[in-house]
Amino acid sequence: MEFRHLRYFLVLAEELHFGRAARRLAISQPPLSLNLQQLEASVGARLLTRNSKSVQLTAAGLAFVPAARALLAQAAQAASLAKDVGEGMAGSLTIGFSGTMLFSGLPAILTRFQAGHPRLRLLLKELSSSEQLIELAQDRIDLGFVHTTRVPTELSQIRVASQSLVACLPAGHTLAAQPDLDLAQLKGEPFAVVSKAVSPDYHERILALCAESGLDPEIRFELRHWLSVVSLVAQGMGVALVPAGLAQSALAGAVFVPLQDQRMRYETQCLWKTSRDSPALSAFVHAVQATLPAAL
Amino acid sequence: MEFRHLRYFLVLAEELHFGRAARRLAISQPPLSLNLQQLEASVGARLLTRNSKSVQLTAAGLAFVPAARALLAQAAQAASLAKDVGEGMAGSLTIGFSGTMLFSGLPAILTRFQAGHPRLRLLLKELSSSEQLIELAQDRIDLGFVHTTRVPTELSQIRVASQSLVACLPAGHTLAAQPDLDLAQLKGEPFAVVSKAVSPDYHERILALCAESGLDPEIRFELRHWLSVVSLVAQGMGVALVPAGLAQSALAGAVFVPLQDQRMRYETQCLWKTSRDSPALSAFVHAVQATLPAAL
DNA sequence: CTGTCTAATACCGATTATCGATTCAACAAT
DNA sequence: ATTGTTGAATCGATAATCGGTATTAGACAG
Repeated sequence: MEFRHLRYFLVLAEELHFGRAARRLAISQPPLSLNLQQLEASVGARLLTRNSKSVQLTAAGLAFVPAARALLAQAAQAASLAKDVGEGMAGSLTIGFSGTMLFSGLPAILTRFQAGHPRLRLLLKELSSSEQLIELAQDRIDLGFVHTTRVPTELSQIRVASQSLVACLPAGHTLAAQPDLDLAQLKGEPFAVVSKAVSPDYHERILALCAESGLDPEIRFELRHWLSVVSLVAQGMGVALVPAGLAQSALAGAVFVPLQDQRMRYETQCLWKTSRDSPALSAFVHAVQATLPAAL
Repeated sequence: MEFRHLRYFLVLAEELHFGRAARRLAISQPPLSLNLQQLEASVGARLLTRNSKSVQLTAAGLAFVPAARALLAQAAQAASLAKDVGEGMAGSLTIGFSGTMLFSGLPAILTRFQAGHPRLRLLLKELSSSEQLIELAQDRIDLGFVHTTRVPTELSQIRVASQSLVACLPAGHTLAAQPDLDLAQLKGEPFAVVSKAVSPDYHERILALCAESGLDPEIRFELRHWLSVVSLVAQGMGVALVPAGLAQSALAGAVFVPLQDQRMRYETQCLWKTSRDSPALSAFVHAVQATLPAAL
């Protein structure tokens, strides 16, 4: 059975006349007769009763018409799907992200990209930066939004955000009304940080920054999520140094005050396996680059 | 796109090696390369990345694998369905029948046939004999079980049952205990018959039979269904002449007494359009003939 | 019985597929 | 570096297949 047979058969089933059908197919009548015979042989049933006066669909032919139509339609659809996947317009893309990305432009990137690629299914997985590195290596996510300085060489990266750190204080705190703060002013405050296991890299850098300012922070809380940090501060349990974007989290009871020392940046990288050949991936990377403010 | 391309592609997608795949396909390697190029051209996307060291599925290729599999499977299924329909082993058959056939062997015929043709869908429509003739003419039923003497010439027929008529009396009737009856004994009784509209042919013949026995029946009830006739008799409203098979209906309160005069037969024909070419139909007709008691 | 219409058959030419041989590229080993 | 090996692409020749023309066979109408 060949697709040609199906095309010929369907026209023939409409016309019920070999001459007319052949004309419509832009071939001559004898090959049409032959093709139908071949189709019937491969199917193992007569599809048309034909004598010199009339051509009629048999019961088998009648049953075969919708099947043939479906086959041709499905073939076209399969080709178009593969083409679209090849162009990154269909398929699926699994994206890892750390929770703070929800306040650092990820929603905007996603909605914008989805608008341009409506048939691409985006699967989002909230993961810590270190988890994302593992999943990237295992090809369990296509791309991740992480905060790390040590990027494995087999990964490509774009820096998508660079935020300053701000102090996060309870609303009633004596320093909450200040226009800005020096780190040293936080001496003696109980600190809340994201645990070393979740973000080892960052953990270290915060401590280094504090040490540099002559501050030996009392780390009383180690939490697994930035929003937990802010929530805890909002309830007056302590203070924290958090990425500026978290100010958007709008948790009642938390106040965000800029630091005078802006050297310490909280950076977000978009990472993916360089070797991974996925049109959807490159389309997404392209979209991410297009979304970047020029000033990075 | 050709089915050959799909077959080759699927093997290639399994082997990920042109030489091995070609060997499995019993062709040489160059045509396999060519065929894949053709497939890719018709799909409009690269399906495999290949260099001299490795062959890998692209995202498009990965998406195309299940589609190609489905196409091949569906083609095989379509062919097999058409073949089965061609052999009367699949498809559907619409059968008309008059209500009394439920007591004259139709259920037996159906269950027996269905057992041998499980994939054939039987659609049953209860219709009067005259309705069936119309539906047969319009090709709305494939075959009918009717009671008619006047069979149109374009229909073929088999006589599937010939029953005697019996008197149907209320259980309490004075004649109910008789071993048999003469028609004349029913003089003066209120008769229930099936209406002329439903079974004109039969209606006439009952009257003729009565007239011959010197009986001028008082027809008090004209009903649309034989079961209505028996029900009415069972409730003591009158008497009737009914096909012997109805004795099986087992309606409480009705008694069936044979007639001495057995000349009048109630016959059932199986009818179908001779011109209608349907393997399922001929299989069914064949089954009906096989079910017939030799003594008809 | 002839003329017309239609599908099947016979035969031929052109396109297309396949094969064997070769080439080209990427590694690995010396 | 150079050579050898492996695997896919390319080339040229041959074979299969497809479609075209001409013709045949069968059914009807006049």
